[in-house]
Amino acid sequence: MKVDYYIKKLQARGLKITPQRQEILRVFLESSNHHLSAEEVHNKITEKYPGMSLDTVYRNLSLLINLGIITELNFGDRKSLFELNNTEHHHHMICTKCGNSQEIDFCPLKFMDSQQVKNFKVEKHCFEIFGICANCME
Amino acid sequence: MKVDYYIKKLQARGLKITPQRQEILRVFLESSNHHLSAEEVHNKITEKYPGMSLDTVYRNLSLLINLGIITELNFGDRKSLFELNNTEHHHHMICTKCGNSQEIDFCPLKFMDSQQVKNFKVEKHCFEIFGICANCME
DNA sequence: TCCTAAATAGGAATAACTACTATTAGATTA
DNA sequence: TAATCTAATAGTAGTTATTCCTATTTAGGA
Repeated sequence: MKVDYYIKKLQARGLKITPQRQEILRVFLESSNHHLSAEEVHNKITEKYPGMSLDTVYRNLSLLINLGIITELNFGDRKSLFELNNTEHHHHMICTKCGNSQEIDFCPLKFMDSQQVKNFKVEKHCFEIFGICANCME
Repeated sequence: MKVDYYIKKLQARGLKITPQRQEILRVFLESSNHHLSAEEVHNKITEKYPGMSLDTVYRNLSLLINLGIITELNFGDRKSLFELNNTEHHHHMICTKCGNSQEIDFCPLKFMDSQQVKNFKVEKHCFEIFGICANCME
Protein backbone atom coordinates (compact mmCIF):
# COMPACT_ATOMS: atom_id res chain seq x y z
CA MET A 1 0.00 0.00 0.00
CA LYS A 2 1.11 3.49 -0.80
CA VAL A 3 0.24 6.82 0.76
CA ASP A 4 -2.12 7.44 -2.17
CA TYR A 5 -4.35 4.58 -1.12
CA TYR A 6 -5.05 6.27 2.19
CA ILE A 7 -5.20 9.73 0.69
CA LYS A 8 -8.13 8.61 -1.41
CA LYS A 9 -9.98 7.55 1.71
CA LEU A 10 -9.49 11.00 3.15
CA GLN A 11 -10.66 12.65 -0.06
CA ALA A 12 -13.73 10.41 -0.17
CA ARG A 13 -14.72 11.95 3.16
CA GLY A 14 -14.14 15.48 1.96
CA LEU A 15 -11.07 15.92 4.14
CA LYS A 16 -8.17 18.09 3.12
CA ILE A 17 -4.93 16.55 1.96
CA THR A 18 -2.36 18.44 3.98
CA PRO A 19 1.37 17.74 3.91
CA GLN A 20 1.13 16.93 7.63
CA ARG A 21 -1.36 14.16 7.00
CA GLN A 22 0.72 12.73 4.21
CA GLU A 23 3.79 12.74 6.43
CA ILE A 24 2.02 10.86 9.20
CA LEU A 25 0.93 8.16 6.75
CA ARG A 26 4.42 8.03 5.25
CA VAL A 27 5.99 7.48 8.67
CA PHE A 28 3.79 4.45 9.30
CA LEU A 29 4.38 3.03 5.84
CA GLU A 30 8.14 3.46 6.01
CA SER A 31 8.72 2.46 9.63
CA SER A 32 10.10 -0.99 10.34
CA ASN A 33 8.43 -0.77 13.74
CA HIS A 34 4.70 -1.42 13.45
CA HIS A 35 3.81 0.17 16.77
CA LEU A 36 4.54 3.85 17.12
CA SER A 37 3.74 6.25 19.90
CA ALA A 38 2.48 9.74 19.10
CA GLU A 39 5.83 11.10 20.17
CA GLU A 40 7.73 8.74 17.88
CA VAL A 41 5.60 9.77 14.95
CA HIS A 42 6.23 13.39 15.82
CA ASN A 43 9.98 12.88 16.16
CA LYS A 44 10.31 11.08 12.84
CA ILE A 45 8.53 13.88 11.06
CA THR A 46 10.33 16.78 12.70
CA GLU A 47 13.66 15.18 11.76
CA LYS A 48 12.81 16.05 8.18
CA TYR A 49 10.31 18.83 8.60
CA PRO A 50 10.78 20.79 11.81
CA GLY A 51 7.83 22.83 12.94
CA MET A 52 5.09 20.26 12.98
CA SER A 53 2.99 20.54 16.10
CA LEU A 54 2.48 17.56 18.40
CA ASP A 55 -1.12 18.62 18.62
CA THR A 56 -1.45 18.01 14.88
CA VAL A 57 -0.09 14.50 15.32
CA TYR A 58 -2.65 13.68 17.99
CA ARG A 59 -5.49 15.31 16.07
CA ASN A 60 -4.73 13.36 12.94
CA LEU A 61 -4.10 10.09 14.70
CA SER A 62 -7.57 10.19 16.16
CA LEU A 63 -8.95 11.15 12.76
CA LEU A 64 -7.25 8.12 11.21
CA ILE A 65 -8.58 5.91 14.00
CA ASN A 66 -12.11 7.08 13.26
CA LEU A 67 -11.60 6.29 9.59
CA GLY A 68 -10.42 2.80 10.49
CA ILE A 69 -7.00 3.43 8.97
CA ILE A 70 -5.04 2.95 12.15
CA THR A 71 -5.66 1.16 15.44
CA GLU A 72 -4.84 2.33 18.92
CA LEU A 73 -3.07 -0.16 21.17
CA ASN A 74 -2.38 -0.17 24.85
CA PHE A 75 0.51 -2.19 26.10
CA GLY A 76 0.17 -1.47 29.78
CA ASP A 77 2.31 1.57 30.29
CA ARG A 78 0.10 4.58 30.08
CA LYS A 79 1.01 5.66 26.61
CA SER A 80 -0.91 4.73 23.49
CA LEU A 81 0.68 3.01 20.53
CA PHE A 82 -0.63 3.28 17.02
CA GLU A 83 -0.56 0.69 14.25
CA LEU A 84 -1.44 0.99 10.57
CA ASN A 85 -4.14 -1.45 9.51
CA ASN A 86 -2.28 -2.94 6.58
CA THR A 87 -2.08 -6.51 7.84
CA GLU A 88 -4.62 -9.12 8.88
CA HIS A 89 -6.45 -8.50 12.14
CA HIS A 90 -4.37 -9.82 15.01
CA HIS A 91 -3.50 -9.50 18.69
CA HIS A 92 -0.21 -9.39 20.60
CA MET A 93 2.08 -11.11 23.06
CA ILE A 94 4.18 -8.43 24.74
CA CYS A 95 7.38 -9.12 26.64
CA THR A 96 7.37 -7.21 29.91
CA LYS A 97 11.15 -7.34 30.03
CA CYS A 98 12.33 -6.21 26.58
CA GLY A 99 9.10 -4.69 25.33
CA ASN A 100 9.10 -6.60 22.05
CA SER A 101 5.82 -7.94 20.77
CA GLN A 102 4.79 -10.81 18.54
CA GLU A 103 1.52 -11.12 16.70
CA ILE A 104 -1.17 -13.62 17.64
CA ASP A 105 -3.51 -14.78 14.88
CA PHE A 106 -6.04 -16.17 17.33
CA CYS A 107 -8.99 -13.81 17.85
CA PRO A 108 -11.23 -14.58 20.83
CA LEU A 109 -14.24 -12.82 19.34
CA LYS A 110 -14.52 -15.54 16.71
CA PHE A 111 -14.62 -18.20 19.38
CA MET A 112 -17.24 -16.70 21.61
CA ASP A 113 -20.70 -18.01 21.02
CA SER A 114 -23.15 -15.36 19.90
CA GLN A 115 -25.16 -15.75 23.08
CA GLN A 116 -22.32 -14.23 25.04
CA VAL A 117 -22.29 -10.95 23.15
CA LYS A 118 -26.04 -10.80 22.64
CA ASN A 119 -27.61 -7.38 23.11
CA PHE A 120 -24.29 -5.66 22.72
CA LYS A 121 -23.10 -3.80 19.65
CA VAL A 122 -19.38 -4.53 19.50
CA GLU A 123 -17.28 -1.60 18.41
CA LYS A 124 -13.81 -2.81 19.23
CA HIS A 125 -12.00 -5.24 21.46
CA CYS A 126 -8.56 -5.92 22.82
CA PHE A 127 -6.72 -9.09 23.67
CA GLU A 128 -3.08 -9.01 24.68
CA ILE A 129 -0.89 -11.44 26.55
CA PHE A 130 1.93 -10.12 28.74
CA GLY A 131 4.89 -12.15 29.93
CA ILE A 132 8.48 -13.14 29.23
CA CYS A 133 9.54 -13.93 25.69
CA ALA A 134 11.92 -16.73 24.68
CA ASN A 135 14.89 -14.38 24.38
CA CYS A 136 14.50 -12.96 27.84
CA MET A 137 13.89 -16.33 29.51
CA GLU A 138 17.39 -17.73 29.00
CA MET B 1 -14.25 -12.64 52.54
CA LYS B 2 -13.36 -10.27 55.29
CA VAL B 3 -10.49 -7.84 55.67
CA ASP B 4 -8.82 -10.36 57.97
CA TYR B 5 -8.41 -12.84 55.15
CA TYR B 6 -6.26 -10.38 53.23
CA ILE B 7 -4.50 -9.09 56.33
CA LYS B 8 -3.17 -12.60 56.91
CA LYS B 9 -1.68 -12.62 53.44
CA LEU B 10 0.15 -9.41 54.23
CA GLN B 11 1.40 -10.76 57.54
CA ALA B 12 2.61 -13.94 55.87
CA ARG B 13 4.90 -11.74 53.80
CA GLY B 14 6.17 -9.84 56.79
CA LEU B 15 4.37 -6.67 55.79
CA LYS B 16 3.06 -4.22 58.33
CA ILE B 17 -0.64 -4.00 59.03
CA THR B 18 -1.26 -0.28 58.87
CA PRO B 19 -4.69 1.33 59.25
CA GLN B 20 -4.23 2.70 55.72
CA ARG B 21 -3.90 -0.79 54.26
CA GLN B 22 -6.91 -2.01 56.15
CA GLU B 23 -8.96 0.92 54.92
CA ILE B 24 -8.07 0.23 51.30
CA LEU B 25 -9.17 -3.37 51.63
CA ARG B 26 -12.33 -2.32 53.44
CA VAL B 27 -13.27 0.08 50.63
CA PHE B 28 -13.06 -2.71 48.05
CA LEU B 29 -14.99 -5.15 50.22
CA GLU B 30 -17.75 -2.67 51.02
CA SER B 31 -18.09 -1.02 47.63
CA SER B 32 -21.01 -2.00 45.42
CA ASN B 33 -18.91 -0.97 42.45
CA HIS B 34 -16.31 -3.62 41.65
CA HIS B 35 -14.08 -1.33 39.64
CA LEU B 36 -12.54 1.57 41.50
CA SER B 37 -10.02 4.13 40.37
CA ALA B 38 -7.22 5.17 42.71
CA GLU B 39 -8.96 8.47 43.17
CA GLU B 40 -12.25 6.83 44.10
CA VAL B 41 -10.50 4.68 46.68
CA HIS B 42 -8.81 7.78 48.05
CA ASN B 43 -12.07 9.75 48.19
CA LYS B 44 -13.96 7.01 50.00
CA ILE B 45 -11.27 6.80 52.62
CA THR B 46 -10.79 10.52 53.18
CA GLU B 47 -14.56 10.87 53.71
CA LYS B 48 -14.08 9.02 56.96
CA TYR B 49 -10.41 9.56 57.67
CA PRO B 50 -9.08 12.79 56.19
CA GLY B 51 -5.36 13.01 55.82
CA MET B 52 -4.56 9.88 53.88
CA SER B 53 -2.14 10.56 51.09
CA LEU B 54 -2.97 9.66 47.49
CA ASP B 55 0.57 8.40 47.21
CA THR B 56 -0.21 5.84 49.89
CA VAL B 57 -3.19 4.62 47.90
CA TYR B 58 -1.08 4.12 44.78
CA ARG B 59 1.77 2.52 46.72
CA ASN B 60 -0.52 0.01 48.35
CA LEU B 61 -2.53 -0.70 45.25
CA SER B 62 0.61 -1.80 43.48
CA LEU B 63 1.62 -3.82 46.51
CA LEU B 64 -1.74 -5.60 46.44
CA ILE B 65 -1.38 -6.20 42.71
CA ASN B 66 1.98 -7.87 43.31
CA LEU B 67 0.43 -10.06 45.98
CA GLY B 68 -2.31 -11.09 43.56
CA ILE B 69 -5.00 -9.60 45.77
CA ILE B 70 -6.25 -7.05 43.29
CA THR B 71 -6.13 -6.74 39.50
CA GLU B 72 -5.48 -3.63 37.45
CA LEU B 73 -7.86 -2.99 34.57
CA ASN B 74 -7.71 -0.61 31.69
CA PHE B 75 -10.95 0.43 30.08
CA GLY B 76 -9.58 2.70 27.41
CA ASP B 77 -9.46 6.06 29.06
CA ARG B 78 -6.05 6.61 30.48
CA LYS B 79 -6.89 5.88 34.06
CA SER B 80 -6.46 2.53 35.74
CA LEU B 81 -9.26 0.75 37.51
CA PHE B 82 -8.71 -1.74 40.30
CA GLU B 83 -10.74 -4.81 41.17
CA LEU B 84 -10.55 -7.11 44.17
CA ASN B 85 -9.95 -10.74 43.19
CA ASN B 86 -12.83 -12.22 45.15
CA THR B 87 -14.75 -13.64 42.20
CA GLU B 88 -13.98 -16.13 39.44
CA HIS B 89 -11.53 -15.00 36.77
CA HIS B 90 -13.42 -13.09 34.10
CA HIS B 91 -13.23 -10.40 31.42
CA HIS B 92 -15.47 -7.45 30.55
CA MET B 93 -17.81 -5.88 28.05
CA ILE B 94 -17.70 -2.12 28.51
CA CYS B 95 -20.30 0.29 27.19
CA THR B 96 -18.60 3.25 25.55
CA LYS B 97 -21.70 5.36 26.10
CA CYS B 98 -22.65 4.86 29.74
CA GLY B 99 -19.44 3.30 31.00
CA ASN B 100 -21.11 0.32 32.63
CA SER B 101 -19.49 -3.06 32.32
CA GLN B 102 -20.69 -6.64 32.41
CA GLU B 103 -18.58 -9.66 33.12
CA ILE B 104 -17.63 -12.23 30.49
CA ASP B 105 -16.93 -15.75 31.66
CA PHE B 106 -15.19 -16.73 28.42
CA CYS B 107 -11.40 -16.61 28.73
CA PRO B 108 -9.47 -16.72 25.45
CA LEU B 109 -6.33 -18.15 27.07
CA LYS B 110 -8.15 -21.42 27.67
CA PHE B 111 -9.06 -21.68 24.03
CA MET B 112 -5.68 -21.02 22.53
CA ASP B 113 -3.75 -24.11 21.64
CA SER B 114 -0.50 -24.46 23.53
CA GLN B 115 1.50 -24.09 20.34
CA GLN B 116 0.45 -20.47 20.13
CA VAL B 117 1.90 -19.47 23.47
CA LYS B 118 4.90 -21.74 23.26
CA ASN B 119 8.18 -20.23 24.41
CA PHE B 120 6.39 -17.50 26.28
CA LYS B 121 5.90 -17.36 30.04
CA VAL B 122 2.49 -15.80 30.48
CA GLU B 123 2.24 -13.37 33.37
CA LYS B 124 -1.09 -11.74 32.69
CA HIS B 125 -3.49 -11.01 29.88
CA CYS B 126 -6.38 -8.75 29.04
CA PHE B 127 -9.50 -9.25 26.98
CA GLU B 128 -12.18 -6.60 26.88
CA ILE B 129 -14.96 -5.86 24.44
CA PHE B 130 -16.07 -2.27 23.90
CA GLY B 131 -19.37 -1.22 22.37
CA ILE B 132 -22.94 -0.19 23.08
CA CYS B 133 -24.92 -2.00 25.76
CA ALA B 134 -28.58 -2.96 25.49
CA ASN B 135 -29.73 0.00 27.60
CA CYS B 136 -27.94 2.56 25.45
CA MET B 137 -29.04 1.03 22.14
CA GLU B 138 -32.72 1.89 22.46
C1' DT C 1 9.46 0.57 76.66
C1' DC C 2 12.76 1.25 73.23
C1' DC C 3 14.54 0.73 68.57
C1' DT C 4 14.68 0.32 63.71
C1' DA C 5 13.23 -0.34 59.31
C1' DA C 6 9.09 0.13 56.92
C1' DA C 7 5.45 3.09 55.83
C1' DT C 8 3.24 7.55 55.44
C1' DA C 9 1.93 12.68 54.42
C1' DG C 10 2.35 16.37 51.70
C1' DG C 11 3.75 18.40 48.01
C1' DA C 12 6.60 18.78 43.84
C1' DA C 13 7.62 16.67 39.46
C1' DT C 14 6.63 14.10 35.31
C1' DA C 15 4.49 12.30 31.21
C1' DA C 16 0.98 11.97 27.97
C1' DC C 17 -2.43 14.08 26.18
C1' DT C 18 -6.05 17.95 25.27
C1' DA C 19 -7.74 22.68 24.79
C1' DC C 20 -7.32 27.30 23.04
C1' DT C 21 -6.66 30.87 19.65
C1' DA C 22 -4.62 33.45 16.15
C1' DT C 23 -2.92 32.31 11.69
C1' DT C 24 -2.42 29.60 7.43
C1' DA C 25 -3.62 27.17 3.43
C1' DG C 26 -6.43 23.34 0.73
C1' DA C 27 -9.87 23.19 -2.47
C1' DT C 28 -14.05 24.96 -4.43
C1' DT C 29 -15.98 28.42 -7.36
C1' DA C 30 -16.16 32.12 -10.54
C1' DT D 1 -5.92 32.28 -12.26
C1' DA D 2 -7.70 34.77 -8.24
C1' DA D 3 -10.93 35.21 -4.46
C1' DT D 4 -13.11 33.10 -0.81
C1' DC D 5 -14.30 30.20 2.90
C1' DT D 6 -13.65 27.06 6.22
C1' DA D 7 -10.87 23.24 7.75
C1' DA D 8 -6.47 22.57 9.58
C1' DT D 9 -2.27 24.02 11.83
C1' DA D 10 1.45 25.99 15.18
C1' DG D 11 2.58 27.19 19.42
C1' DT D 12 1.65 27.21 23.84
C1' DA D 13 -0.90 26.74 28.04
C1' DG D 14 -3.65 23.62 30.73
C1' DT D 15 -5.12 19.13 32.56
C1' DT D 16 -5.00 14.57 34.51
C1' DA D 17 -3.19 10.47 36.35
C1' DT D 18 0.62 8.86 38.29
C1' DT D 19 5.28 8.80 40.38
C1' DC D 20 9.03 10.79 43.03
C1' DC D 21 11.12 12.96 47.06
C1' DT D 22 12.03 13.69 51.86
C1' DA D 23 11.13 14.63 56.50
C1' DT D 24 8.32 12.44 59.88
C1' DT D 25 5.75 8.76 61.96
C1' DT D 26 4.70 4.19 63.43
C1' DA D 27 4.16 -1.10 63.55
C1' DG D 28 6.14 -4.80 65.40
C1' DG D 29 10.07 -7.09 67.28
C1' DA D 30 13.79 -7.11 71.00
